[in-house]
Amino acid sequence: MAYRTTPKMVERKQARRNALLTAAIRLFGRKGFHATTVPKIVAAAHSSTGSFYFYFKNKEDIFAAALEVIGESISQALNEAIAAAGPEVLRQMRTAVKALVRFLADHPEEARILIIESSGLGKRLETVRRNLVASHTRSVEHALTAIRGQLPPMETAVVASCWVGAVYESVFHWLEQPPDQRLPAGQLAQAIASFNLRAVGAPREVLQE
Amino acid sequence: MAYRTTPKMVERKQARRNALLTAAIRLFGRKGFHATTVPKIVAAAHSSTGSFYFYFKNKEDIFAAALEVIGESISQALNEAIAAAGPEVLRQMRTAVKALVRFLADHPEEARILIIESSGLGKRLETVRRNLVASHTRSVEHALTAIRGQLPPMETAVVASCWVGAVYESVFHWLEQPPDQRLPAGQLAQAIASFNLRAVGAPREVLQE
Amino acid sequence: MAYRTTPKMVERKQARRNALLTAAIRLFGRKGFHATTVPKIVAAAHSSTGSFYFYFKNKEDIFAAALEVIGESISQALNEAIAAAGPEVLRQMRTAVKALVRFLADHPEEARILIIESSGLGKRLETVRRNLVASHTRSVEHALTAIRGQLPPMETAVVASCWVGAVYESVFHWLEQPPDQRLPAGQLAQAIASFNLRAVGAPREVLQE
Amino acid sequence: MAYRTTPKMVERKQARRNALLTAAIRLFGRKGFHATTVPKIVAAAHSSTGSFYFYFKNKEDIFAAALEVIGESISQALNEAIAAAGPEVLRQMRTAVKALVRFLADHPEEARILIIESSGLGKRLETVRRNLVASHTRSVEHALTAIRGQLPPMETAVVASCWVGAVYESVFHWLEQPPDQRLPAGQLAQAIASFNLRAVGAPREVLQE
DNA sequence: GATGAATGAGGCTTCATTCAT
DNA sequence: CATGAATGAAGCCTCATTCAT
Repeated sequence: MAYRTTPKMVERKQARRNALLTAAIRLFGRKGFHATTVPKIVAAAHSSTGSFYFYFKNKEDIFAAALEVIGESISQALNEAIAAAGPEVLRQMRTAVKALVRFLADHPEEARILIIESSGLGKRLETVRRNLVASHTRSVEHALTAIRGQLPPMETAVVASCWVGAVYESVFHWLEQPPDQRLPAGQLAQAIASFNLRAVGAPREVLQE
Repeated sequence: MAYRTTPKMVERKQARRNALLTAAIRLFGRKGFHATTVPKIVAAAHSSTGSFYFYFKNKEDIFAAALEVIGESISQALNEAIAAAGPEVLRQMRTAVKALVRFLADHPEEARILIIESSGLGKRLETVRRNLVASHTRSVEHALTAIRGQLPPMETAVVASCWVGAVYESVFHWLEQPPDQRLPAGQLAQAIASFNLRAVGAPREVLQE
Repeated sequence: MAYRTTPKMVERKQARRNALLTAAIRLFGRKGFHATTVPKIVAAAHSSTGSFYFYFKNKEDIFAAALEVIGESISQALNEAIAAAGPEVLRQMRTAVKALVRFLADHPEEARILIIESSGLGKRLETVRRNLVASHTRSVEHALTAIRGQLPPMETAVVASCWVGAVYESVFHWLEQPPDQRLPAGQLAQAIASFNLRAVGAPREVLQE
Repeated sequence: MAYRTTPKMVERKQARRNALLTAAIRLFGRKGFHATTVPKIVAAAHSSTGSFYFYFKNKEDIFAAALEVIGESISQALNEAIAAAGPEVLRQMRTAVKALVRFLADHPEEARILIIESSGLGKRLETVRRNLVASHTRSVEHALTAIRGQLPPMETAVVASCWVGAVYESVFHWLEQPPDQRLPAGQLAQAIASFNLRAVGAPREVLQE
């Protein structure tokens, strides 16, 4: 009757929530939102329907949570990469693209959720996904604005969209191919980065790795 | 054995089928595949469940038909544009991009179906959609290969994906914005075309309209 | 404007009706009543839905017509056999059983309709089928009554049912087996006839063929 | 992790399942497989569609379950009867027939399901039903083989089918008659048993009860 | 008479969500 | 907090039947 929530309980709580979330990410990534049913998630997580609705408001909610987790993972990966890239903006951008491609290539389920499976899911989720993508787009836009002087004039908002679209679509296409016919991830990343950098008129030196 | 199929009957048949297909495209474009139900389609087309299944095998089937119609419309638009662009490949490519952007901007429902709503829908539809997008990608790839000598070396397959992705994502982003805040379609098209052409290393002259 | 119905027309009419009926019998016999759809019947008969409903009131109607055709074929086969069997009643009965078994074995589709597929089909058809079977049962009952003196006392109505049931069930069972594992039809007929004759207490001499 | 399945829950589960199954048996027996719809079953059982599909895979499944329940009831009735009949095989057979007839006469819905309504329902159900009937047939066959020496030579497999068919058809016929015109069940059973025993050439003594 | 397009009632089934234990 | 049985709305689809040509 003493403590309502001991530390151990909190831990367990998180553990169960995570188990559900992890299972959900795997299933969403493999089968998509609609083909993934709540019963399947709870089965995969060795949990129960009741628990599911204790931790998540509904199916949309866990999908949104999944998107957020993915978004955070990506942010982290990008930030680390950028931090390691030194102060030069174009170099940071190149590094960021490559980090993003690598992340998506290494986490195909997350990639599918982000790029493919979260389309056409109703306003709420579309918004969550949009924000995620938009945060990338905005980063690109910021960067471009910061070095505006070094580059030819351009419609930065549109260019930022193109930049992100180029990454997503080509990774998507790459993921759709049978693994044994894929270009090595490194080359894919390099090719995309070059495409984008050239597209914004980066000087020749930064195009090579 | 008397009356076979009179021309008038054939006409009506086509009309009915088209009514269903048109209604379906509108709904798919607005609400997506899953939120569009067969009852809603038949209601919008002033038809009946029975007729629906007389003309289409099932819901997937009409979606595939919709994608095909869209694909054909786009092909036609692109071919016309390219034909009018003269013999120079890079100029053709620029024209094609702009024609595509214009088409998508003018047909937002079709655009949504193509870009967003047809992802993550199961193998059959994914294939149809893939073929459609792939046909664009391949066209780009062909063009790039044809003028390989004039351009810096590149991973053409990846570049083609980037090219298409840049178009789709930026148009999508544009469509998501409230109409009164949108860049004029012409400028959008111009910006995307420039992005892509610069990305493949086109000489400065072709970058301007 | 002269004759409303020429003989040739009557002929054609019959021909089309027969085509439908024949196709229906084949399909009913193979797939059963419910799995046989009107579209399938008209397709198999190279006819049309409209014609179907011109010649038959509805699906039940054509099934009833099929049962009648089958009943008539069987009656004819039995009458011929009995006529050829001479005046002795028990010999007639034995002949009749064997003729029935042969007919069913030779016409498996008709047999399936009569024995299997027409069960559980609603009052109307059950009645038609029942009358058919009942007419056999009654024949048996008549015969038994006619020679009451030569046989041990028995509940003739029940015995007649048993007699018919023995035939149907064993033919049914026989039909269900793969053709290459079946007893030859002649032996089957013989075995059933013996069973029934012995069951009514027929003297030893008539048990053999 | 606290409360697992309490005994009370298991009890309720069984109760709910049984309610559905019982309602289904009644409806199947009265209206047949096709005329019995899932909504009707759940209404009769005061349950819900969801529960139905929680306990049974589909409509076929509950029909199969019904057949199994019926089969078990019959087996039990027969085994009890046989056990009480002493060691003599022919006497056991006579007892078994009478027990079966009594069971069917006492359970007309179950009888209809077994004899009539389960024919022509597709492979799966046909198999279940076949196995049920076949188990009777085989019992008869075993018995006949066991006492082969005391009986005239015969095609035991065919004879077993005849035996079962005689029972089913005559009970069916009996059930079809209005209750007030029916022979008392005891006499029916006696008549059928005599028919079958005489048919296999049983000596006169066992023919009487 | 013949044709086949059109209709719509109604069946089966799934699954997100709730709630008693 | 955990469990899983229960619910029922709603979707997809089939098919017997009608009717305009």
